[in-house]
Amino acid sequence: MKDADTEQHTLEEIRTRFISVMAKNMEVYGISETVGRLYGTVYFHDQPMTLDEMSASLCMSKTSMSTNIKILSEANMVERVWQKGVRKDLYQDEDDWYKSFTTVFIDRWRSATNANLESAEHTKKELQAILDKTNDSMVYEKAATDLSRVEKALDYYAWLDEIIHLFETEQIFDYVNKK
Amino acid sequence: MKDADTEQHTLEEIRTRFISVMAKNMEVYGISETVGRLYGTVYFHDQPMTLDEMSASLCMSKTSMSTNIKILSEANMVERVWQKGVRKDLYQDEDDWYKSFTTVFIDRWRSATNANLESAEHTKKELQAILDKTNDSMVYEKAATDLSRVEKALDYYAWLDEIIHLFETEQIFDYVNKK
DNA sequence: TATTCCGTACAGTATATACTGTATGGATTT
DNA sequence: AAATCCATACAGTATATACTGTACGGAATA
Repeated sequence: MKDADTEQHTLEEIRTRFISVMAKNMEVYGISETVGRLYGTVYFHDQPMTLDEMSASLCMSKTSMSTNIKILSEANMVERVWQKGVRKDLYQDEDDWYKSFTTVFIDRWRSATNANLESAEHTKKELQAILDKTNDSMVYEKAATDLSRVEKALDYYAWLDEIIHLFETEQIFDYVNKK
Repeated sequence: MKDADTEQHTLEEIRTRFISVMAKNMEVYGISETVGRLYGTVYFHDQPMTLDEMSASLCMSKTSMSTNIKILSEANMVERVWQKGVRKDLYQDEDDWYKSFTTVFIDRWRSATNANLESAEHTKKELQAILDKTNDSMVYEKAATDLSRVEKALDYYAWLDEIIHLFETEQIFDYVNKK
């Protein structure tokens, strides 16, 4: 049988390893490993954490903690909480991971897809204008093929738009239930 | 009325602008802007392209074209094609964007989620082992709370797994039709 | 077989990103 | 009002990524 100190140490190791995997895979969300590790640290901490505690826990500068926690905060993955008598900022993890998924991830897709849609619509109009005006058959042909390519993109973006909508409206949970 | 040369030039500009937006937003797929721009170039090119043509078109080194086209190729966004009498490698865009979406994007999530699931399962077992063995109440409590956190993660990963499955099996198209 | 041509491995360089330490302004306490 | 404490802006440094040019091995041609 191990003694309590060794066990405590083992627990720490287990945590650290789990957090590392977690953090590494957060890159698919567009979240850097360091930021991911910070999230894991906060997630596994029993109480809300101060910047100094994060700094000590990760052996990284307080400045880094400040910038990284801001990223997590804007992604709604952590929230600042208040405790009486505590002057330092305190952060704890946002516990609805499904909600976080949307804010972190879907929001990114939303803005990208909107930009693409807008660009495609605009390009479509420009090409149609050329088709209307030109007398040159070569130009006409080029514009026509380009237009078909842009329209294909538009169709795809529209599909993506609907997918994103599925998550934004939480309709997705009708198809795949929260666990 | 513009003359044909000016119109051609305008067409070029329109293309370039559209491709730029496209490329920039491809970063949500985890594809760099340069690689995205290369894809756009190939997509809008009327014939399959050689590395030299890409190099000339983007004013970038052939080495870059080689590495970047490899990325696109592995993501199934372009394919190498053969033409009689042509010694150079020829690449053209993969026209099923919905399929590409899966290979580029969902595959990334698949491996990340699998890694997370595996890690969580493994951690769960380790913690349960400690719970079984320990005589220290402090250790027991810590392990128990960590376990509940890991289990929460497991639930979430299971949900993600189902989402990914939806795309892999193309069942998603029952809910959101291809355009 | 000798020559040419092609794609890419590799090493070096430039650019971008991540991280740190110091400085500062604002808030709280004394 | 003075002193203390806190988060963060900013500038500088280190690391990682992206890009280029050269060199080379293999395939096609002569």
